[in-house]
Amino acid sequence: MGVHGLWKLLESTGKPINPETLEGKILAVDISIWLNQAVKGVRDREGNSVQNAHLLTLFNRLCKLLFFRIRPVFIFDGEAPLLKKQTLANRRQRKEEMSVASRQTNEKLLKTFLKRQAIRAAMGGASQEPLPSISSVRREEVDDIYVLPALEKNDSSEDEAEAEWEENIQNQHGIQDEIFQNLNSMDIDSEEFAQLPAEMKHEILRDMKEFSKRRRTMFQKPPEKSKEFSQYQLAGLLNRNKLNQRMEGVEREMAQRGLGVLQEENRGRTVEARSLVSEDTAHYVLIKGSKSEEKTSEKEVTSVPWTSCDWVGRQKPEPLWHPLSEKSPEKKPSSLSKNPIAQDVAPSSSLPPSPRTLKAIQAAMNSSSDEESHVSSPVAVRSQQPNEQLSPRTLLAIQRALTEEEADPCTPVYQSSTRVTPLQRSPIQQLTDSVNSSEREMDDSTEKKDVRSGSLLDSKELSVNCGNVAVSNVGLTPPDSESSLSSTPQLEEEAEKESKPDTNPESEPLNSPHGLILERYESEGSGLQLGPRISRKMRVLVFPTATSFPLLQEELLQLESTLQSEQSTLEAQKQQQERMATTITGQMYLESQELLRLFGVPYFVAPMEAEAQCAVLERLDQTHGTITDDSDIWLFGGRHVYKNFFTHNKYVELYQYLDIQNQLGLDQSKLINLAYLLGSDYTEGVPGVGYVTGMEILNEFPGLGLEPLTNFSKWWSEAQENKKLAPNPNDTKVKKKLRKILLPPGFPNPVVAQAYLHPTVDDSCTSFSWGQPHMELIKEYPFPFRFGWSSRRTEEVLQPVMKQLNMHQKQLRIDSFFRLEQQERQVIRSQRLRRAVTCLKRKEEEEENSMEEGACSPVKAKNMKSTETKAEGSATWGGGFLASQDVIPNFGGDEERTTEGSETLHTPPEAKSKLSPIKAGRSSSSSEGDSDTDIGVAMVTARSVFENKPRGRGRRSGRGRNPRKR
DNA sequence: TTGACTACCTC
DNA sequence: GAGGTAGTCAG
Repeated sequence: MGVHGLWKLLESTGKPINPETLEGKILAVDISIWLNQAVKGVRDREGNSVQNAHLLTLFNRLCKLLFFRIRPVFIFDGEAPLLKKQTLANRRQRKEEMSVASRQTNEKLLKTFLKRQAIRAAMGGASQEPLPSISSVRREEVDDIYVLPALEKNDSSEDEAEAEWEENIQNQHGIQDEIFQNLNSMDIDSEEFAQLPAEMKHEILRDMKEFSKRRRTMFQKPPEKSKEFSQYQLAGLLNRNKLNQRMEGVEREMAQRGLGVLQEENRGRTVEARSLVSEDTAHYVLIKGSKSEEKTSEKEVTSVPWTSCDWVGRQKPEPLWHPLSEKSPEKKPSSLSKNPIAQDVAPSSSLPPSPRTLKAIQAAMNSSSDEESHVSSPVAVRSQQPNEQLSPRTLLAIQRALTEEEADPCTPVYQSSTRVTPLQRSPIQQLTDSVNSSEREMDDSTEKKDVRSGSLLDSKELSVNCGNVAVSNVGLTPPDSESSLSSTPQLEEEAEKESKPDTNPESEPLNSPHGLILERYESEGSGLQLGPRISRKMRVLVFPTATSFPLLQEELLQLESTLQSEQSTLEAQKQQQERMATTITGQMYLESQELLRLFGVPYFVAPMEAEAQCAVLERLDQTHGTITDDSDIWLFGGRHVYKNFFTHNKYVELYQYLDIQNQLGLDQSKLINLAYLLGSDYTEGVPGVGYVTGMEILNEFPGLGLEPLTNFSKWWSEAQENKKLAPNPNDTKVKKKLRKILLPPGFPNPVVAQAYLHPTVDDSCTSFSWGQPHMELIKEYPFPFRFGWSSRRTEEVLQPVMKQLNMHQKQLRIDSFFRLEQQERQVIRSQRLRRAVTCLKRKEEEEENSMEEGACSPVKAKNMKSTETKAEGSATWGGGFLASQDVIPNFGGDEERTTEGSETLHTPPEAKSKLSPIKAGRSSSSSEGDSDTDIGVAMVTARSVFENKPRGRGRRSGRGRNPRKR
């Protein structure tokens, strides 16, 4: 993978070249890197591995190299160094960990989404808050759904408020049932109702809506027949719609008046009220007495959903749903006693708040104001004393009082709404039950059978408990709801069973004729777990029929889409795993080497890193450079690197060490230092440091070898220790920033630099020789067969190659040359980078000058001999490494002399002669002294040898900006 | 694997 | 808003 972002940093030093100018050059080719790519990357349209992809890739690339009359030496990787193995293993592990974390987050996200969906449906339209899309719930905590927006701060004269609170709690139970009964008998079309305050009307409507939901599941057994069930659902929906419409009207009324002060007429005082938190069965509102009107009770915390009114004698509304065979049941509405401060209106229970609610209350009371909460509750009004706040003591007292009131934990708080035993049922329900049971007897519905035969929902799964009731209440359970009405002991038993580790294989979303089971999950610590001691799993069965759940359909689609994308992800993952499982086997190596022999091309198996071997071959004058895209080559001491040679749609680029040094002020030691900072195969890098910051660090901490990093590390450690103290005013901007990053322990590990400076390589001088490709062998056996090509096709591909090879001298076409503006040196676009580079170079020059003043520059002396052995390199490492042989500013001639002086490495003279017209036109400011380099400025419309189509536009020419332009 | 794109962070 | 880093995604 090379050094992260290093190519980006070196970008400005690269020069596009005409590959024709590489004729005759001996170039090392790191085969391993793209052999791996061939195996892991080459896929057919279905994404499957292409057989013998490595040979096909090698064949094509060999032909390209030979077409340009390059003399390649293929270098194979040997064993990976331990350091590399460790680093890659660490990186892989981290990636896997992140992947696991990501999956868990996704899972959680989906669960949260489903829970919210269920809860919203359970509340009917009562919840005005729109359900967020599944993508938008990403960062929301599950618990958030129970916490209303924060309130303005409130203070309290605790005692009175607490006393009243306790009183209210005590009253709660007694009034509960009456409210419960009377909600159903409210006539919202009556004159009396219309005369109620808007806030009250709103609250009543909201509770009616919720109650209508509850009642349906509590007291009305849903019909067995699918047709009736649809009607049942539809009736509920229509009723909710009606209530919604009325609520909207009331909301408009409230909005017009502006939410001011809630008049509690029955007590004749003005209070300020604010919604705190809502549960399924309770809404908590903070009521504050007005100072002006009631001095003795300035603040009260109480539960006031609405103020009672006289409903006696109201015309009984129509039931929400009539089974086809049922007439409206008669039921006498009981009177509702007036209650000064109305109790929690939870229609189904006299519920003390759950710990979660208490927490929410506390959080709301402690937190700062939030305007949204004022809008959402009909009794919420703007606080006139925003800085007041309930003391923790008060809250504790409230909590204590509520806890004492709490029911037997074995009797879950939602019992009355979820598991009503026949004896507990209302007359209405017992009528309904008989009807439904008779229907069950008559009509053993096929739908019911389907559900059961599909094993989608058994009674256990349907026995939703406590918090899970929200799901069953919204009608997500199938018509068979008998099991959901099972008795408490049974449920306790089931709770025990279900708390055991899940071995049920039916965890995946399943389709059923009735609907879709979307997810099963445990409610442990989740939003649905409202009551204590409840840890449950559940399933959500959704009926995707338009009539039943028009509101859910869109969300279903969204979920379906989510599941689909998840499936795609899994498939991609599978393919990825397959790719990873495909390694470059020894067989592939042998086959590749066989093909190379047939082409008459030499190869070399490195003891370890191919890149290191390529670098040393060049330094031993065995090659002219290296064809590679791996930036590691620079760390090993590469000098001439040809990038993008095998990349389509890109110009081949020549990068020279001398340019990097001259233009960026980077020698090998600094490049290695950058690897420490940016991360490479041998080291993880420093998080938050990219190539720009990396250069700034090198600029900030000058020195030789590892000195910059050791100094940096030392400074950083001191800076961390003195963090508490005042920051150093002399710190540069860069240093201020660097204080905030986190250096890994033991940074910098000197082993890394050693590994780059002294890699295991074969530096024995070996001469390479090239032979003519064995055309007949290549055509006939065995490669064409393996490619699935005909021998004719092979011949077609090979023909231009052979033609080129047989030419005594390649004649470049005149139109091969055209001058591109891109050839001019690229400017460094980043201001910060420009600044860092300028300073770095200046410092280097100063350093050089000071060294020049000495008797003899050791660096220069060293550079005079460019073929020194690695032993000398190691000697330089002691107090910092000076691995560069080309450090001197006057770099122009040394390296080239060495190359030209070699008899074995012949650079065709024609290559130079062709350059002259272009070279004459070039700016003399060009620092390149390498005549071969200058050839590179000439560009051809480099056509792939083996493709008829012209090379596509380069990324530079195809975009608006042209980085090659000055 | 790479590069384009983008989100997020800092200044 | 610019610039930088890091993550994602498609070719």
